[in-house]
Amino acid sequence: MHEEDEASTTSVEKVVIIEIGPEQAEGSSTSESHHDNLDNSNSTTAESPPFTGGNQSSGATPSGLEYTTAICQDQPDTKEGIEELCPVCGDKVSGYHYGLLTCESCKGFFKRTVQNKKVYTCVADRNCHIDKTQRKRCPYCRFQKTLAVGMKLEAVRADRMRGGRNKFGPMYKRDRARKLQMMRQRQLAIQQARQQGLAIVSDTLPLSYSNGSPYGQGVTIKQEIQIPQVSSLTSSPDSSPSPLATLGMVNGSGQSSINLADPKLWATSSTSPNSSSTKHFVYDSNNPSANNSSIGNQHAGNDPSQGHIVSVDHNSSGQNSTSSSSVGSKMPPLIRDLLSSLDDKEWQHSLFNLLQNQTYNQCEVDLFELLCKVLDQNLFAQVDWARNSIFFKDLKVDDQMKHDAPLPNGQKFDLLSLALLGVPASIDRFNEVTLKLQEIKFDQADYICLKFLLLLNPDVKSLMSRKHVQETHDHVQQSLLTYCINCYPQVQEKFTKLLTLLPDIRQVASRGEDYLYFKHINGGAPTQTLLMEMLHAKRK
DNA sequence: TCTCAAGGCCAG
DNA sequence: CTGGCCTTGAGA
Ligand SMILES: [Zn+2]
Ligand SMILES: [Zn+2]
Repeated sequence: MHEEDEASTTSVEKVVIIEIGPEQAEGSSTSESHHDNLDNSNSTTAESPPFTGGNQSSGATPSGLEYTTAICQDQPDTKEGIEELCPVCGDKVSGYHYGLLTCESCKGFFKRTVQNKKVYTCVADRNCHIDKTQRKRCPYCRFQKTLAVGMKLEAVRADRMRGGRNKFGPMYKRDRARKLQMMRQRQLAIQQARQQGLAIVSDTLPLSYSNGSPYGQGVTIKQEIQIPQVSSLTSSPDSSPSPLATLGMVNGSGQSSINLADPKLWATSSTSPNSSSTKHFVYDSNNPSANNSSIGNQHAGNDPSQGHIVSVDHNSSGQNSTSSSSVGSKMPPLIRDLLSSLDDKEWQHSLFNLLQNQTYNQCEVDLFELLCKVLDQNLFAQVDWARNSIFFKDLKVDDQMKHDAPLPNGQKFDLLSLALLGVPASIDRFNEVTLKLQEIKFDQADYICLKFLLLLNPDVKSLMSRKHVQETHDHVQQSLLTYCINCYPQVQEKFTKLLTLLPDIRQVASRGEDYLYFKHINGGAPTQTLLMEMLHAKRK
């Protein structure tokens, strides 16, 4: 008997790895010990765990040893975000147990429950708060929480064999390494920041990949029975990750460019005290050190010296701040309107929030699965946005970013791969486009126009009001032309070059769609999401 | 050999 | 039932 989900995840990895290197997925094969297989059928409904990542660090535990890891949790200069608390009850962690760091009691509780197929009932509303002092009050909710935080049923051995190591061993090891590295990096960053307050170039080591289970944010988990059949949502076999995949993708993009990974910037999104004020976020490429000050310009006039790939950037734009003076006035009214409808900041913000709460407390999550979730959410946002701005028709998952986004659990989410919709092979084309965009001083106005031009694609089949689409499309295009001529007379053929890029962009998008669709068909991608629904719709 | 997570024990 | 402490034993 082997995990049924193993198959799916395995295939997932294989695809991702494609043309990146050898590497075989397959992991398990721990000699004896057949774990898993838990039949049982208890029909007890479980609700979505509203457990908020309620696990603040704080306690300064001297004696501390092994499990003292810093998790980038606010407070820039606190002693150290210690993460030695059991994610279930907050008690002291005693080691890795069934998939993650937990306390001794929760380990025992989980074991007993699974081994004996216990079925509990909650006398309240199934959302009892679990903490060290109340954990024994409601075993039902406690067990739900152990599942919610990611404790793995498969780690409980059906044959009760003692000792030895199971397939999670390597994962624990990687997780440990990551945590260590994060801690080191963080301290280093803090130190340097104190001394110099300048350039923080940290070294980045390869990180790995794959599997895990989500948690938080409603959804996921919530099963119908108390001891679900593993698999599907909770999934998480192991499979040998190997940093190759990610490395390949990241490095493949070449030019190293920046290697942000600097937790400092990212550090806290929502909670950070001073935070670089305002919305804004990580990708700042040019200015690693300070976050405020120069964010705005820097870019407008002369070009950036290095890395800084990517496109769109919020900095640019001929409208606000930056170069408003000269450009702003000459901007066609339509473009001005369109620009004001941009909601990039918002969706980016929620995108990062999603990344955060999907990985908080997790050892490792399936990055592809995460990719799909993010895409789905973004798609949702885009649809919403489109709906609220001018009328629209076909839409596309677009927009892109750069760098890796460090996740709370230390893994990295490659934003570039997000832009590529998961297709590593699109990287060249992507870089090409990016380069060209830079050359012609792509700004926010261009961006919004292209976005609309892509959305208002009159070539879409079965358009009901093709005429209207066409007109609007032309209108936007005309405005863009005017804008280019007025504001960028120095850039040769800017308008034409912009239009020339459309097909390339479409191609990357389309390749991504195919890829996702393919994986979806093969069961390698989450189903029942807006994303997949739309991919299906397009095929009809 | 040493590790350290998984199972076992058993007073409370 | 709980949960602290003990015993195992495959991997490194
Ligand atoms: Zn606990
Ligand atoms: Zn309860």
